[in-house]
Amino acid sequence: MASDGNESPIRLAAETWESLFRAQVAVMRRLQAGPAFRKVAINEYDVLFTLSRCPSGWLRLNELNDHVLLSQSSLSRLVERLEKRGLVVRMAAPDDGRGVLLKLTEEGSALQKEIGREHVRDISSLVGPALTAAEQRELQRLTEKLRHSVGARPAKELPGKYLAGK
Amino acid sequence: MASDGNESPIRLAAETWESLFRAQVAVMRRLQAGPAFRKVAINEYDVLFTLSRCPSGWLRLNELNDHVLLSQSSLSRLVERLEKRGLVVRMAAPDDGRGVLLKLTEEGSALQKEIGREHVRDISSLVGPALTAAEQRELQRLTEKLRHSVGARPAKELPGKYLAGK
DNA sequence: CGTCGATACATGCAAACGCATGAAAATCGG
DNA sequence: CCGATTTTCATGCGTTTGCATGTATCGACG
Repeated sequence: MASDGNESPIRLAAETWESLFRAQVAVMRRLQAGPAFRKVAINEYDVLFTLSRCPSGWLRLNELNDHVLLSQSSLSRLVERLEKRGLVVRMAAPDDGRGVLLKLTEEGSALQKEIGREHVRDISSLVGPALTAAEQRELQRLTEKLRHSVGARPAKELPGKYLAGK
Repeated sequence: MASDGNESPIRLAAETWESLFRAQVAVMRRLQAGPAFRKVAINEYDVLFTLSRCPSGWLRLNELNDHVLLSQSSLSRLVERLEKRGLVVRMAAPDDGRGVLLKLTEEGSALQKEIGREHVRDISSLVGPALTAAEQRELQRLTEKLRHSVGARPAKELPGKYLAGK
């Protein structure tokens, strides 16, 4: 009820985002309600997951911040809590005295794997029946393209002028 | 870097969601940083927007709750704040003594339109260059399909068994 | 080498959030 | 018609979040 085929590009982009956003909300609602997120909040799991995907095992706090939808200070405290729970360990960055490196502990890794398995099952039971394999691949392609175009780095500061003039 | 073409359907679904989620995070980051959300938080705007799209003008609080990624209590207080700021008005539902109806005030409607315009510009400057019109329409189609399959209603209670067995 | 701005992370504090619960109205079952 | 259950929204309370700021290090430049 909106893709007439010939509408303004601006409207089209807005409706595309609206649709993507609503779909994300709908899926996220179900996932959050699931049993997988009793032990860790979704943001916390996101951190554990990102760490688990990191090849070297160690990840800088600021890099982590690019992946997660959290302010720097909130991430700092979230990590603090994860450390207090024994799920991650902090370490001063060897090459940068300001930096902090993070790594999953054995326990953190185990918990991530455990929740990850549940999480993946939940997801596939939501996404699997909704779209064909080809559609899923296409959706993946399009969202990846969008994400890479938007870029991970939000250009930190520049309040109000990072958008092409006018 | 992951769509080999022949991977397990479970993995495919998980990666599709992962990709969708990351794209949403990346776009949302940029939008939140933009100048459009100085006056109202993103969740607050979402409420104003949803109300503006409501044909009758009036919307029940619980229906609103389906669209927004917030707990019932948080929405209740968010609306309370919006009312205190004169952006919406509450009214007891005529046919249901428990219910509360919401409507934008003149001021709320004006603010929604103002921010909406900015918001739409921001979005189109992010999404527009990223995907062709055809790709945007396809992305819209796929996300709508996903959303409708997932369904708006999370089936409130049933902790742990709303997922088809196994 | 000393100064100055930028970057990385931590922290004080007020605002916002979710969970558990409460009150009031609706609905269901005898 | 009445009591039990459910639904809808509000509220107390502890936790989490973001903004502003503080502290320390890095990098550039004279």
